[in-house]
Amino acid sequence: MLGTLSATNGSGPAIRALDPWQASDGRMRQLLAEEERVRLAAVATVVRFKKGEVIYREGDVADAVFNIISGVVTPFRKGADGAEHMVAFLLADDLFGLAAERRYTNSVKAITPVVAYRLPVAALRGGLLQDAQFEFHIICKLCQELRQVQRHAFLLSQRRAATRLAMFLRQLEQLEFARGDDTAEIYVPMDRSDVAEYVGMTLPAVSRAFAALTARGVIAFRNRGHVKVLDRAAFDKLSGDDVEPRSRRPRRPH
Amino acid sequence: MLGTLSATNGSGPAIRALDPWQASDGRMRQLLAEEERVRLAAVATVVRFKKGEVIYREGDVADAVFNIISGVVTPFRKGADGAEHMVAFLLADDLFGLAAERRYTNSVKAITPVVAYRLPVAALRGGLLQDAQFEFHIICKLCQELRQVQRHAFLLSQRRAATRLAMFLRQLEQLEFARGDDTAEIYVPMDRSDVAEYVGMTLPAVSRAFAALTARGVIAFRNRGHVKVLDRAAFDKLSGDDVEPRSRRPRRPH
DNA sequence: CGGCCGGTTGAGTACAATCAATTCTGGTGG
DNA sequence: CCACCAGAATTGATTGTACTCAACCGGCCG
Repeated sequence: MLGTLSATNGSGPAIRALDPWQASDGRMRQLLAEEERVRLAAVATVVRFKKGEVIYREGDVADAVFNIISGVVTPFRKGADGAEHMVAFLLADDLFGLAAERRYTNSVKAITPVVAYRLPVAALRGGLLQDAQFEFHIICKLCQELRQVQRHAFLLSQRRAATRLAMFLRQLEQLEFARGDDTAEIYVPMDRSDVAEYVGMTLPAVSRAFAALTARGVIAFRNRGHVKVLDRAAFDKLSGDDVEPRSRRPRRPH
Repeated sequence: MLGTLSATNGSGPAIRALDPWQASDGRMRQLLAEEERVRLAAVATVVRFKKGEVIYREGDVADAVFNIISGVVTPFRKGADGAEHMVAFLLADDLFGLAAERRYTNSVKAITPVVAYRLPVAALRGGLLQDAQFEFHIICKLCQELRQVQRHAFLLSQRRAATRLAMFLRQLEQLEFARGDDTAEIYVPMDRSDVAEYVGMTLPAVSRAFAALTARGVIAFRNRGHVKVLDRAAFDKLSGDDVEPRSRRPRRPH
């Protein structure tokens, strides 16, 4: 289930990602060797954050990178109109602390209780970033994040609300798969307003779009946070990662 | 000017980015040492693409990474409705060829004539990825790209067309600055439909929004592709990267 | 029991999408 | 040098979708 403990918990910082240039079954593997994790643990401290707590703010001096042990964390930015936009949802074995010019580029908050390793940048620069093997793993993870953000941007470029939500659900589903979790139903750990801020719509619009998908029999809610895909074909068509869009889907007569 | 040759042309592949954890003046520096560039040049071939040419397609086997020498390149994806969405605009000294599971994750095309280095992945894995210094530079560049894509996603989360365009122009402007080019006016090397696909609107909407900004005296066009910011305050407010949005901007009585 | 928070539903409006006509621009050949 | 053409860009009229504001529901906790 999303947001559970790291699969390889207890040994120290962990990173899971796909090797960009290695074919595999789509499951993310633990990249860090035991020895690397021990070395990282030596410079790391474990930190905890309450649900809703802001971990750092955009513009703060970036003196550390974080590695999530458990919980869900989201980077966010404030829009011109004051509305918050969520950049990503980060889970166990993910990294955060992206900086530019020695400043964090996003604010970050915990949307569940969070436990994480805190890795001072100074310590990393000191020695670990001389380790080619380790650095290669960081590169893999960054590529992973890059793809993730690109998918998010692609989602945001869609105009229909139902499409955005379907793509959002699909992302969650693929993430569960990549993490090796149960895929029978999709677990949505964040509340509606978090979803709204992620998919770039208002809360009522999210609600309506979910309702529409449910009414059309594409998905069904078991609980607040548990969705099941009923009509896989329709779902795939909406979320669009499939092939052959060659003919424009005819508009349904109102 | 955007799209010109690499500042350090001729020595081999080049990467420019900001070091995430180093304060600086905001100008991107050449990261690769002369020696690194020579080693890369040894495994690289120079390739050329015509304007509009597709360099590779999403899903192709990813056997190479590219480093732009000159021209503008854009990764793109096809939406559920067949519309293309542009993920980024890449210029000299940028990298492309992002992959997952040995497959490219985006299609890429040249929107101007392009010259680039082609670096076979096999060669990179063979030796260069054992070089910690080099890998650190790749990490810096990936962080840079990550920030860029996050900014793009943020742009796409905005609802007002004028805001999106202002943010888009601001990105171009900041890019020019970071590259050390003239900042007096903003150079827009892509046509309206490219802009539309990048900002997630239709071509007419882009046209109207530009017209609106012009009418309000915020910007002025000298040419097709040359914009000047006239009202910096209004421009900053729209593009929103500034502070204090504390009070909601009052709606103008229709 | 009552307030509160997260969520849904409803009516009206605003904004961009759409489809289509028209103008502008740059390039080409006479 | 100009007429012409084709593609790019603008403008216009209409429609649709999601935003806005607001009322309403249902569980949870005091």
